[in-house]
Amino acid sequence: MLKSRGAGVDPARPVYVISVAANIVSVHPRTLRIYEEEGLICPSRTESNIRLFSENDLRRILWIRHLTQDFGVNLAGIKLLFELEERLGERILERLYEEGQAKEAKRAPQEAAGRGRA
Amino acid sequence: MLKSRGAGVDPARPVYVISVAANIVSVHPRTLRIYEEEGLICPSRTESNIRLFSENDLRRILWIRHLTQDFGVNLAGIKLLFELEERLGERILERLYEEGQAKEAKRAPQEAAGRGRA
DNA sequence: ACTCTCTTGACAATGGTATTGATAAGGTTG
DNA sequence: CAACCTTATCAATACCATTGTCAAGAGAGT
Repeated sequence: MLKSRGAGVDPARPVYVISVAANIVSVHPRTLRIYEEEGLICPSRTESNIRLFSENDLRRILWIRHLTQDFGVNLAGIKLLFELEERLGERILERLYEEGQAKEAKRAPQEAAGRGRA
Repeated sequence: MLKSRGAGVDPARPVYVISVAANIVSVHPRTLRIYEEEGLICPSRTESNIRLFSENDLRRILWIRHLTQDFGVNLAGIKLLFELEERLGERILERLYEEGQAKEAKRAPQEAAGRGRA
């Protein structure tokens, strides 16, 4: 039984291994590992140390991509933005979100089977 | 008569040519021109098209340097931060300012003669 | 057992960025 | 006149982001 992405899934639940996550968000797995090293994302780990990404993780990654690809912001800049966002409480991303929405509407996310390890 | 920097000068008044400004903030003139091209700063111009920097301009440049050198943020990131700051109304820079103060206190600004064209 | 995929660590190629420096030609200032 | 301003162009250098590869070990599924 294929588990379609997002259908009734708890967005905070870590369900995707790195290859699946990378495929969903169209980012190289190596890049995801670097994002983690740089402290931009923090996926969960299984007992055997395998990364599991949640929907929230993927959303965050798409944000990072949006900032890097569309705005040209580097990773240090994104990190600072995220830190400021936490301090200011969601205000920053709300503002960018309104702009990002218009652009995200153009490219709908693709459905992909999740390799769940629930 | 030497005009000491900042002593009773209107911080919005454009008084420094680019070589002087570059010297005060310890930034290469070429770099200042690029900052302007990238839309990060907007120094005034004389009728003969010469750039004149104000104290506010210099302050802003020091902010840019702080973000690039200490945080590693690139210019696109800084531009985005400035834009967000305008939208959110000074909240962002206030937060960074508190941190930046601690670091700025270490390196006191140097006195330099202003090449005024008042 | 076998195969595939995960992990970390390391290295590398490629294209882009930021800074500095230089040159040329023309204009401005004192 | 000399110095400095302008724009435009080119280049060197170091760094960054992404992708790709390899090695060795571990985990997961058949």
